[in-house]
Amino acid sequence: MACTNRQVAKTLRLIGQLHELRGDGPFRVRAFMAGADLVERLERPVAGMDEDELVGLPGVGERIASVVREVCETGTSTELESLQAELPPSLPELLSVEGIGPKTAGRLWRELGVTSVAGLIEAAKHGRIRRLKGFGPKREAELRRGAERYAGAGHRMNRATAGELLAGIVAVLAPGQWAVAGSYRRGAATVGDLDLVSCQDPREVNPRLREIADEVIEEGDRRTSIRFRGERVDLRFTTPDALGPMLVYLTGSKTFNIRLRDRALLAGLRINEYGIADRSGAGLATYPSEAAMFAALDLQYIPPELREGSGEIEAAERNAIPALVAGEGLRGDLHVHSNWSDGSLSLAELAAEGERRGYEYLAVTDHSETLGIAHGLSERDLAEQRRTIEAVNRTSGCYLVTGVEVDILSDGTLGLPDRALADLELVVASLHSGLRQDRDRVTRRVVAACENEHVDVIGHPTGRLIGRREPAAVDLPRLIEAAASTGTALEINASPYRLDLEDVAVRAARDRGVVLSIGTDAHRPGELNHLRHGLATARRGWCTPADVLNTRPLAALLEGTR
DNA sequence: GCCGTTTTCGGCCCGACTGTTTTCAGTCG
Repeated sequence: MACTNRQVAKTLRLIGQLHELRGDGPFRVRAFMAGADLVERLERPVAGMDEDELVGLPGVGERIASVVREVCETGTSTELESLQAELPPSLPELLSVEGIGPKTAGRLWRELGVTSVAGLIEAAKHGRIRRLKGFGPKREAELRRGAERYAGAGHRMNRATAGELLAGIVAVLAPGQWAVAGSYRRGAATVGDLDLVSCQDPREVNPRLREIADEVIEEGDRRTSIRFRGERVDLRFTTPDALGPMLVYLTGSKTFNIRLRDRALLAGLRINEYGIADRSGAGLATYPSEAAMFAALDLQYIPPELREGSGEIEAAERNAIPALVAGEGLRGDLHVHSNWSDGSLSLAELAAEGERRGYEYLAVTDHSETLGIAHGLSERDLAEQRRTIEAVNRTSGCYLVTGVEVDILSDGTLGLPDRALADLELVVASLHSGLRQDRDRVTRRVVAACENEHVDVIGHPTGRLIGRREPAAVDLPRLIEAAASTGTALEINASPYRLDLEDVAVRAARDRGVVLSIGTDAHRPGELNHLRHGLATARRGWCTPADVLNTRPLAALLEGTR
């Protein structure tokens, strides 16, 4: 049966949680959790890997490999089933409540019969929790708050929301004395909480945070956590001379930190967020910058976007971290809408925006007429738009590339005839309908689009909307093969609501020699700023300038897309 | 459960904060 890495990861995680609840050794639990993380971030589908290949993965041994094989073949695992027979099936959800770990969940179940979040709220209401030994009214209230929040939680912020949150926090911090870290700094598509490092005196900062917080979760002179506009914000305090290790630590990821510290141990060193010491913890050396810290570890600098524990440390040891594509290398935006379809800016205004941003070019890719709700353009409209663009280009410092975002219809044909596409400089083809079709059908559509000689880019290839719509079931390895063999670029849609392709797929595409095209899909001028999110995703996919279409000078771009 | 230029056994990243405690377990990042 076809089974995705995500499904396998979910099963591994569940097995890990059940072992945790059962009180099995923490290292066994960690092995399953690490296995889940690994599988989730793996470029290749585990369904296509045999036992030997699986065991070759770092952190996967015979036991986990056999569970993976079993899940791929049968959809479930005997280990999972026997654990589920032993423990209430709803018990793992308790672990998602903030403040509940395996010990607490186990006691709530055994001593109070609580097996679900709803049951927890009920028990707290009746004051039954505070009667447990070692629990008091405060703890009971904390658990109840956590449980009540759980109902509306489970979400992660998109980058736009996280950015607004960040602006709200740093408004009360001294300029130049803070830095953002965590998954936001790593450029992740979604962010669970916001992590910040501050070099300011906590005695100054804490009262200000207290003022703006919905709730102070904990407060100290090394670490403070608050809830702000419903989201968790963590701050760590340090000093400029020791900023490096704190930034490395708080930027993470967790897996990266474990791998980095593990590696240091082999060299007889111990790393923490304050610096590097010897194995006994003596002789702590501090570093003002991350670069100095990596140098001290005899590692090439690893950009934040790569710190996911997926081979970057090994690459840094070999000095094999590539020079990633950077903001200044991008010459323009390759997916923008004008007021000819559903955008807000005129062509002249778009050119002016591009010029203001120092872009060499900007691709006008309005919808095709099949997308009725977006006032899509007909063949005749496009011809007329082309003449207007040519007029604008005579005076503009930013070249408007004539283009279209043509629909890939549900039968796999395109929303405009070939002769209309042939006249345009850049054709983006995108799915907008039939996103729930089965894997084979929807994949054949995007593959057919790649095979059309006029199509240059597949736009937002999976159609996901973060937190709102699941990706279409597109078989990405097949799409990547088709893109590679036809020379079609795949888009990194830079909208923080999409970020599609996602990082892992970008890396797989790049490894196969597929070129990526970054486009904001902007409908309003402010959305042109989203290019940086697409850039971060490209960097997370290990892209160098050569892997990204937007780095090409205009002439090369037009040459390559004709 | 995984792993090995100390090891096939005996380790496994490291530290902050809270509540309910008189010294720490539990949770979290």
